[in-house]
Amino acid sequence: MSRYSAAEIEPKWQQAWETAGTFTAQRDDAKPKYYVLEMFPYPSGNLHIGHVRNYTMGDVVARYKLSTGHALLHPMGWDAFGLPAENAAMEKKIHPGAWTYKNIDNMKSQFSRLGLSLDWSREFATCDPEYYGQQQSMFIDFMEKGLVYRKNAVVNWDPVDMTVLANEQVEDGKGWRSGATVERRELTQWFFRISDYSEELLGALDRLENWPDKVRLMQRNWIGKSRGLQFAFGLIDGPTGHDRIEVYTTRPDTMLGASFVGISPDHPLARALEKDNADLAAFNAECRKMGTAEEEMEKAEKKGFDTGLRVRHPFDTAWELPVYVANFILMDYGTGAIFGCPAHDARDLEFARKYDLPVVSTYAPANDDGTALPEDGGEAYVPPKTEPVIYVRGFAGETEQTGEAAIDAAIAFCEANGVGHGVTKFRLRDWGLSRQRYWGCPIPVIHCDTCGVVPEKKENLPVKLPEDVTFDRPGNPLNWHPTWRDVPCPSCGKPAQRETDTMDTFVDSSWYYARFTSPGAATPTVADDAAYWMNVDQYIGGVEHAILHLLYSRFFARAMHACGHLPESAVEPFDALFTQGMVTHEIYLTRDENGRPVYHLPQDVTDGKLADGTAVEIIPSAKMSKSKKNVVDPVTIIEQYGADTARWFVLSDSPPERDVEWTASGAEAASKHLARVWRICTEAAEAPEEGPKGTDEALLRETHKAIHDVTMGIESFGFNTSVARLYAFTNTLQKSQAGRAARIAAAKTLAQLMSPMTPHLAEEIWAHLGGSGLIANAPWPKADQSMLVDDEITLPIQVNGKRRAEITVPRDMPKDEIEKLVLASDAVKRATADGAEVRKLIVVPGRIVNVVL
RNA sequence: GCCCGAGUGGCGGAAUGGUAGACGCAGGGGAUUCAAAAUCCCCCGCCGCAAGGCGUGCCGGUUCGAGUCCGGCCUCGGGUACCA
Repeated sequence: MSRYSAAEIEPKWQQAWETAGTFTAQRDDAKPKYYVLEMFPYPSGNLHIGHVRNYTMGDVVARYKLSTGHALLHPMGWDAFGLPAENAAMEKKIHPGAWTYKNIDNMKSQFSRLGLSLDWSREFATCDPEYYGQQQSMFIDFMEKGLVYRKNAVVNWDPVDMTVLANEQVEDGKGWRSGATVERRELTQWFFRISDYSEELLGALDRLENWPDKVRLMQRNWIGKSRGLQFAFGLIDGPTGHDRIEVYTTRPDTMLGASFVGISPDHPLARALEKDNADLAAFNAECRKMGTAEEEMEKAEKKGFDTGLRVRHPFDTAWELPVYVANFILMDYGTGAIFGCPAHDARDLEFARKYDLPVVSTYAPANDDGTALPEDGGEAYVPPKTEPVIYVRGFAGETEQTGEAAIDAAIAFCEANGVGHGVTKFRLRDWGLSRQRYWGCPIPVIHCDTCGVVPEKKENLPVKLPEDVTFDRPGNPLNWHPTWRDVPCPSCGKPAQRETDTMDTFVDSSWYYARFTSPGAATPTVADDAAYWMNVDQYIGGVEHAILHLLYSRFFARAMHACGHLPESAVEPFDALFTQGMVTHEIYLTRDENGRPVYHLPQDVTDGKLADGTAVEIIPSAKMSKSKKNVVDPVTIIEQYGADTARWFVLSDSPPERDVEWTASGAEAASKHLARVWRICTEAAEAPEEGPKGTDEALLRETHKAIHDVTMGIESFGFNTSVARLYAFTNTLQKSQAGRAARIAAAKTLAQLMSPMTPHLAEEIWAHLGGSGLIANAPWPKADQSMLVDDEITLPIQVNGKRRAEITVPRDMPKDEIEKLVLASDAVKRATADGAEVRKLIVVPGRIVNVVL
């Protein structure tokens, strides 16, 4: 074959790997194991280019680790429960399961064309009853360990569709389908006690050295450990049963700056008061119309309602403060009540100015720079807690001290004087896992009038979702299925009802990595296999999962360990994490008659217009998402150029951790380059027996430098720099005059170095040049350190930090000789021609020389 | 709002505090060809005839030396607990 034809060679090598079982995971105690995992995809129907990027990166790591002598586990599955399937069911009258499995089929065939080193024998979907049945079994174990409980929590309620909405389904406070104003509604829901592990999950972050710092920082902030004071304000003439308001504050040092007390509209006191106060009831009702999203809450205009009640300041019973119900205080946080200190909190200041409440600084900058104080119309003064400030209204500790010291002193003072006590709190809340939806893992419990909440017997698992459901009305079909709910109580046998809530899909994705170690087993995991394969050595996925998915997985692994499903060593399931950037794209939309957006696929938009000539609005690049339709289809690229080109293309140019804006140009260039590599490598076999003197040696040195650089790039996730280095090495090989044997050797090494990225082309070159066996199994080349250093180096000469010249010297030339050469150089002579003196001469060996005048 | 990132030629980007722009794309010029495709060679940050000057989002600082470190901003992206 003279021309490189992806269409011919790619299926051939994919078949060869499959026949040889190259990527079938095999335990081998003689080898170190390596478990590489990319976050499994939601089966939306089509691979998009972001998937190609993600899975190609994982594949590079996997193939590289296989070549370096590891027993490899590289599995794939499907995160298959979730909302889009139910939306499809409503829109297209297709069962969510049928839709999902059809999508899986389609995506799997797209996957197979990419030539990924996946062990498909371990594949599963989270919607397989075999998988979710094991999940139900663990849920029951968690119940027994006290890791699960029920409590009331608020949801977004669509009063027209009579259904619960996801935050994403609420647009500007309205239900996305009905357009009705969304209300908050309380439901009894299931929770995991993740907050019991707050301290543990926080502390263990320090040991995750191979995780990105930014992810650890985000998790640390999310868990949000704080030390503060919990104390009570005495309530004057409150309703029966309400004589005090408990508040929690992280800034007890500002207690003398208190200006009001705020309580949540859902606070028991607010609920008690609204019974006799129609205006307050109306205000609270208005607050409850807000969605449940934190973002919405924080951005909304701060509003309060003066209850007319007063509380006494604990330091001075003559000092009274007003009590407001405020829309920005959540019942779920702390005690559902705060004291406002407007001088040192932007939100409280906004509130105080709106309701004309006092603003009193408790501390001021140590160095008065003339900035207006909050009481004089300035901004709230909120310096870092580590910065010393002057306490103008302090009551504990030094006059000048840091916030940290003042907080400690304030807590000690308050405790000594019987005003509350110091408490450590966490921002992390328990994990609400109930979903009022069909397409999820059923929660395996039964509600019995006599016995209460009873877990299903394990021998009856899985509790399967009924197939015969329809989606012609909104809400959860499990609620109105004629027979599914009705079961005898597992405990007393009397008629009872199944729980109709299903589990959050984050539960499904919190343990799939463990299931991959023994996917067919009759228990969630098998101790032996889990011990061998866990942990995931390299986990790869989008940074958008930095908090929730990764934190939930860390909790789940601990809970599984508590129930004997994972060894202690696997409580941190991901040894190393890499968060790749997203592939972004512009969003195209038009508006319907109600002004609501209608999104369009990139392939339907040409020059800013639809086929019928309608102009589209263009929103700048954002994360590709199915709902916004800004997705790019990689199949057309594979069909036109082949998988290797698609793979090469997504690895080139952009650094893996950075977002990349997809543009169609460039695939052509990648394709040309691969054809060129093929040509250069095959031509090596036709080179003259011997080249000019020294050319073999020179090529060998370049080969070893390439091995070193490309390997470093792969190991540090610098795939784009590895690719750049491979371009350079290809150029070197092309220009080399070396003899046949040397060129063949270099070409084979080039093929090996490219094999994790363009595996089909690499196999073809390897076979053509007489390599033995599959290149996938060939041991990774090793760089000879002695080949990496040159005898001569070039040193730039700077004058006052600006480069003026350079000199080439032997690598080991002593410093004083370099100095002599530099001082004698034309550049320095020119610079000192006006009589300037050399004040300093800095020689950084092997790096640079700086002449300071 | 709050938390976390990112910002370098026309474009994607490279650069342990040490020659800013490697490598590639696009563009320009040339070779080959009857012509084209394919391929190969050369040029390519900005201003300037040149000498030289200016340049890594903006302002300031540390340093012999800053894209890189520190402080303050701006813009864009992610997360914000029911999208996955």
